[in-house]
Amino acid sequence: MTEPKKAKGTLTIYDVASRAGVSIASVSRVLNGLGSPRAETRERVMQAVRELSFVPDGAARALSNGLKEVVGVVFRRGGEELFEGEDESFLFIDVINRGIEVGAQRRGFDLLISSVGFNDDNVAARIAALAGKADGLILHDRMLSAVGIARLADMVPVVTLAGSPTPASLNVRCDNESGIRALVRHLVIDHGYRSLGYVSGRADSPDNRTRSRAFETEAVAAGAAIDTGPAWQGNYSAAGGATVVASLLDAGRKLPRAILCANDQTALGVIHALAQRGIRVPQDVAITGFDDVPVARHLHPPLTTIRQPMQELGAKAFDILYSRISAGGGKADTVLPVELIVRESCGCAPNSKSVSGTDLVSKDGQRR
Amino acid sequence: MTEPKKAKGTLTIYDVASRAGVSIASVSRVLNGLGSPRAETRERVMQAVRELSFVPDGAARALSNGLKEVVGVVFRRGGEELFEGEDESFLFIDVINRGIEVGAQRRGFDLLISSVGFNDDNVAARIAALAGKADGLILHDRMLSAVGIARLADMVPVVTLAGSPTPASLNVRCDNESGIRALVRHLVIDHGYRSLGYVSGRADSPDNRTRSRAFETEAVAAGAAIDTGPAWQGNYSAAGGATVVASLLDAGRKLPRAILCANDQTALGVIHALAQRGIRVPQDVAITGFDDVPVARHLHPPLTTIRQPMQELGAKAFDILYSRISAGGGKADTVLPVELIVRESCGCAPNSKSVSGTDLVSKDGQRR
DNA sequence: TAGGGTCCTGTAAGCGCTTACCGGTAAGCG
DNA sequence: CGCTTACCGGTAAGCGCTTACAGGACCCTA
Repeated sequence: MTEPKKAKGTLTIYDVASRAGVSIASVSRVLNGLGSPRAETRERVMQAVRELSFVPDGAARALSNGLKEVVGVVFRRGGEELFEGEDESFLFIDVINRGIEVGAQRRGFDLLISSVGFNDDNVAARIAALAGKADGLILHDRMLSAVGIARLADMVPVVTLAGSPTPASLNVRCDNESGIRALVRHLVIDHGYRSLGYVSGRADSPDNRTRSRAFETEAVAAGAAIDTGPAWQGNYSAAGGATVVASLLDAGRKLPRAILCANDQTALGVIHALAQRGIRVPQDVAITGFDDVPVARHLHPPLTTIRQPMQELGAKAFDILYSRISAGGGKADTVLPVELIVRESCGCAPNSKSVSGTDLVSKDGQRR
Repeated sequence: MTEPKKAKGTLTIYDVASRAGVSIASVSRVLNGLGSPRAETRERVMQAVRELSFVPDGAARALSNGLKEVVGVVFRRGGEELFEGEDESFLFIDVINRGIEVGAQRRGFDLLISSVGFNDDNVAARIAALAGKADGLILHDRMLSAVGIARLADMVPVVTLAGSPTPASLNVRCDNESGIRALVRHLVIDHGYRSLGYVSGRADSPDNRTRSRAFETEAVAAGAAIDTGPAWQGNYSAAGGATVVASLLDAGRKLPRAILCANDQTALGVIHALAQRGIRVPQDVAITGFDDVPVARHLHPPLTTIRQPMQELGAKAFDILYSRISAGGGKADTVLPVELIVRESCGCAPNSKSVSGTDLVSKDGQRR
């Protein structure tokens, strides 16, 4: 209708300027709302922009003002053998990413995502390449060794999720300790169980180490007997949880009265394995999870677990990264409160809506 | 240990060059594997790069050679009222994105993602901003009107998913027609059901329109009676499916012998609603889904459905976008084959592994 | 009416990288 | 031994945008 459409030679700010009969500086100012252009100038520029469908080039902009408005997010994608329902873990990561995005959009940033397979070799190189395209990086759990992170962190701002801060990188995590503590107290004090077990997660996960340690400390403090050892090593998966139960039982070991699982998926596998052996939950053995994934409430019995504010975790991670990017500051280690969600797998009655206040350690103890 | 670390003044190719004692052009060549630098030159550059932990700036690179190596991906995030399990839809999108990423990584591209809420207002502006940061865009279903897409498409290469091509944009979708056809034939010919119904998806979804039309055409061709009308309007959600069944029943209508659902989630709601009324699946009414989401096989009864190659869809979308970006070509409308997955909700026996070949229309008919 | 402010707007200098182009050196050949 | 050819490597010109700086127009005051 109008022009025969530019010969694909990329529309630039010069095209807009000449069409509007002003200089490129004016176009730039109008587009960025700087200075105080005359109403007429602004109008002419806007009109030219509209007519041309002009969108400023992000790369040029980034180069010019040293800000790409992009954060890189790196995570591991499942891979290997997918136990049924293992795909849940996608969701977990996805929810966090959604949170990051929410934070990012508030500042006009976008997410540049890159997943890494478990057996990809050039991980460090891939991450470095991503770093070049972003203002900062957010790394999900278990992406890089501590030295890897440290090295990365001095080329670009880095925030890790559920890890631990290094001299140069920041970290955001949930309050695992309080969560485990609330769980143990609920089981020992409220229910009176005297023996506990903990099906652990991947040995190389900081989250797991913290949970495991908190379990031992708190159980002992509460006066409960604990069952531990290599037989209790799971790997955050349902298959891992099932295996632990099976091998424990096959070895003729007596199960403790209550079993805490490193996460909900593990609990799912444990409950499944228990059901196969005819062991009732919670009548014979009480089970608890960690995470409160969406399906947790639909299990049989509904799972008592710890809810982590995952979306908030993501948003917080962005905020911290952002402050590091813009001001250079940023809190080194941020801990978010968790919440005890009591359902039935611990032995509570179906509709016991509330639970004695003292148990909601994290909820009441860390309200901001 | 080594240097006191540059004063944060961004490391550039000049720093590398001077440290290696060569020119910036040489550094660039080494880094990009162009020309044929002397072994010694290459080595010195690499060493300097290593010592400095240098990563070239993506923006500068993009600006210089006109390629950002970034594709923008836009999708709607749930929002509103989340029916239980509705979060599944995350997964759906996520799997496609994973596919896009796989394709992208082969070319050294990364994904710049941006989700849009259902009630965000400035959608077009947000997408335009994203366009400025990417070489091309992939839009998930129902992101923009046809004119919106057309307008966008003449600023940047655009590929839509499950939509329809416009003069300027490309599209990739699954073979809905064949899927519905296989389903209808299986129900009518193999099972002998004479009356069918179709719980539709969102009215504004091209996928849904195609499925709906294919349903009517094929059912009539197979000689079955079909039940249609506004009462059958679902919206791709479990809640929608449940509502359709409930209102149909409340109105005293007799249900057809078999009901096809616009997607698996809808089927989930339908089965749920049916169970509440004491109607048995598949004995009283046979149900089928579409998509084959992971939980489909775990429903009661396991859901007969159509599997869409979602990851492949994503990968294909990237490939097409890439060819448009690099060569300007690209197939306008790409159709991927689907596969009939027979389980029990259609009335088949639990372990009937295989099904007569002629039903797997898409599988056998479109093998590449 | 001239001097001094105020506002706007235009000119031009980069941001960090790629690459065309050209000069210098070494190797090949007669 | 001198000239051609090949091969490397350096210089410099942008890529599209932001922004410091300076110039012009206009208004106010004396």
